[in-house]
Amino acid sequence: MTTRENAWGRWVTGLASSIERRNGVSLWRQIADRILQAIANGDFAENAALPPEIALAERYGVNRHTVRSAIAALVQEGVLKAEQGRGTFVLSRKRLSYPIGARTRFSAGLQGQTTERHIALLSSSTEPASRRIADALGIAKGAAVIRLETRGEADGHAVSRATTWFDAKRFAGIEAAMAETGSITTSLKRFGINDYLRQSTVLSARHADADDLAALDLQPGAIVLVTVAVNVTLDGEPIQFAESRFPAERVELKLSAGD
Amino acid sequence: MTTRENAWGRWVTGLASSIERRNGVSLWRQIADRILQAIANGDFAENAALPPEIALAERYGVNRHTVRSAIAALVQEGVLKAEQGRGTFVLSRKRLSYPIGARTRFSAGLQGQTTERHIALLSSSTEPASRRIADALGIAKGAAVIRLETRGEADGHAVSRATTWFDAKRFAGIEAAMAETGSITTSLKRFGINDYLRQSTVLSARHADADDLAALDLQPGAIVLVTVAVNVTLDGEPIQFAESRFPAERVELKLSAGD
DNA sequence: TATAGTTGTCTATATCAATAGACAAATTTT
DNA sequence: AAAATTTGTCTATTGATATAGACAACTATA
Repeated sequence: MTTRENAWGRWVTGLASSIERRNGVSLWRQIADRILQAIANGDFAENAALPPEIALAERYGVNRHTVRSAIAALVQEGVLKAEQGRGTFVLSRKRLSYPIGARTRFSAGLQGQTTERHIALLSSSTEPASRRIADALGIAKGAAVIRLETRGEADGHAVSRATTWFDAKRFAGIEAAMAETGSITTSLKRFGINDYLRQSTVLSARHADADDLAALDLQPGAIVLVTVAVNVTLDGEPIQFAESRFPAERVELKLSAGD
Repeated sequence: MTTRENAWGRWVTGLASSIERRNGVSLWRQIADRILQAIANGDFAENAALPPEIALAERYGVNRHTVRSAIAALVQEGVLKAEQGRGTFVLSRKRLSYPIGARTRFSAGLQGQTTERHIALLSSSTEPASRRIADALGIAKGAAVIRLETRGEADGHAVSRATTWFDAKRFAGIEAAMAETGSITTSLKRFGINDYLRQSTVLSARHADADDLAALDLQPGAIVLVTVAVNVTLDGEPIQFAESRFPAERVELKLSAGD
């Protein structure tokens, strides 16, 4: 932690801070990240004005134009709105908090936080199972698996992008059911699976790739949270292997204690 | 997902791919990320040679010198080793898998994966509680809290960087105990707390800031996984508020099902 | 011992990122 | 109405990023 003002009664963020140069990440992107973070953190109320550009430039130790680049990116992203002569204002404040645990479901997860939510099936295909997927699903490497590319949406915003694999023999035609119902849980019921659990979840993070950028409507350079999960029946039979990507700037994952 | 070769029997990664330009993230940093990802994914065995620079340049659609910049960063990071005339080789392959759940502890978490592990106390201070911390700890805003800056280490590598807050009244002197024992669990026992649970954990991700870069020995532009957690006694009394940062390239978080 | 393949170094050039300063345009405050 | 504040636009300059090509240095193999 850099030496910071910490006199009693002073303003304390509780978060570390400072900007790095010649890193491979441009200053304006770093500052955009920081502003997003501050907004998600509640440092600025909704509809509140950001500090003026000159003040931000001073705070981050950069030129005003650099701050302007950061703001321009966030304006294009729909997070901020700049008005000449008045100031720059916060449009959307909160990150969605996405529960994750043994009984994680997409729709159940966001209850109360959003009004509309569903999963869109982007594409489907059949392919041979890689080692990784075969092991997870307990089938032979090279056996046919159905691959679904989906996007989760809430209130018109894309909040997740997932790639899911099923054993093609056991779940033949699940892509049609998925396209029809828009729900994996409902689709699985057609195959006699009324309940399932998340056996394991592994979390990581990385820069979003081109496909995720497009599907999630992100600015290049954005970070995605990645979960790799195996779902199993109550008997422990693996049924689904999935890699989901969440935009870190819009979504946080909340671990539910017991569930 | 971009249109990709998917003929039966062909090589299929199961992961998306492609490089974005003028994003705020330099090409060499993106490529370094991708190579790290591929290594963590097991695409390259330990000690195996990477494809030659020209092949990588072609695969990613960039100049050979750009690939060289990415490799140079990974060499400095200790992930790769380049040998003139021979090739570039993978040194460390695996990411640590860090269990996280109701009973997450630092040392218990990495059992079996590493030989040596401990927490180093970097600094401590007393400050007034911000709204966020006060709410989490159930104390008044502005009340004194003890703040600990720590670094988790395993096998000589920094694997986590945390900022922890305790109620200063209830846990006066905990920084001394922490410095002495090198363990939060042990320190808490001195205050009569023999067991505690993780009440909530919220996960997010962002670019590492300057302090985390230094403490975790990361290259600028690296991504950190962030967990914000509240620990409570078995009676539900909140005792600890913590924000931990994990280098995404070295650590993944594994959700333990029941625990 | 050649030859091919690979990493290392150098020069040159074009574009992006960042700084600097000046001033216009719009809004709010005095 | 005037002044102060704030965002918007323009020009100019510097350094980092990326491309391009040539060749040296080193290793492994035919």
